[in-house]
Amino acid sequence: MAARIPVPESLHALDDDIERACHAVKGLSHPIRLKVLCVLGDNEMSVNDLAAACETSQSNISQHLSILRQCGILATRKEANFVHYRINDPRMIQLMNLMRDMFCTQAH
Amino acid sequence: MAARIPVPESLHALDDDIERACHAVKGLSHPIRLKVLCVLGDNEMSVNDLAAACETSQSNISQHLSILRQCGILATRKEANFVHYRINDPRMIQLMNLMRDMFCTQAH
DNA sequence: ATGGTATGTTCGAATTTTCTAATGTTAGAA
DNA sequence: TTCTAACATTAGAAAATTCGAACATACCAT
Repeated sequence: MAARIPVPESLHALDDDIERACHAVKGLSHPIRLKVLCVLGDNEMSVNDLAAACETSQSNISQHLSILRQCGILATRKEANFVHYRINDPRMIQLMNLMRDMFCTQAH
Repeated sequence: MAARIPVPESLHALDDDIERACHAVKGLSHPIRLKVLCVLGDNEMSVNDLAAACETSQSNISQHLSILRQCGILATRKEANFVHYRINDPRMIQLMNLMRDMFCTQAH
């Protein structure tokens, strides 16, 4: 067997960061949630509009939006009985742009 | 009810890209798999070393590495009875760097 | 107040993911 | 060949995710 080299402390310091990052990544790891971020871009949209754009039910989109909110990815603004969603963290938009470069065949 | 505006074709064109992106994102959405990419950086590592760094069993790390391979995130090089893993796509390293900026409290 | 529209929440079933334990396979060493 | 180390695969139980259906809430209009 190879010599058992202890894991350096500096790697353990990573674990909290990794948990945090993983929480956010899990927020993105569903086609509907990914599409929400794509259609949102840097605009605002109501729940019904997002449901239509993602072609799913109101209940379903609401549950996914709840997850994205909990991850701190989306923020909301209430106006009358509408709720407008937008991407909260500008770095998240940057991340979406990079992913667009990586995975989109053409510019959208 | 709000007027039902049909979903533009240009958004449907996104769906394939989204499926592809989602597949990759799911590859990242586990603490162990995220840590694999962190400790790998732009180096190569054997399965046993990765298991030690991630503090999990050989079987477990092997299954996670298999997922990362299937997503096209990792590539392998075989040498004797060792298998060395490395990050395949340079854009994935770029993405990890951005996530490091977003989620890490200090530089690692 | 009453009704309707927009949104959120809860529940339970179906599906997917994850882990451990056991078993295979490959290649070097003795 | 036989043994052992490195890695992969399989199976099944446990846990997490997802979705539709039903219900709850908030707000505006009449």
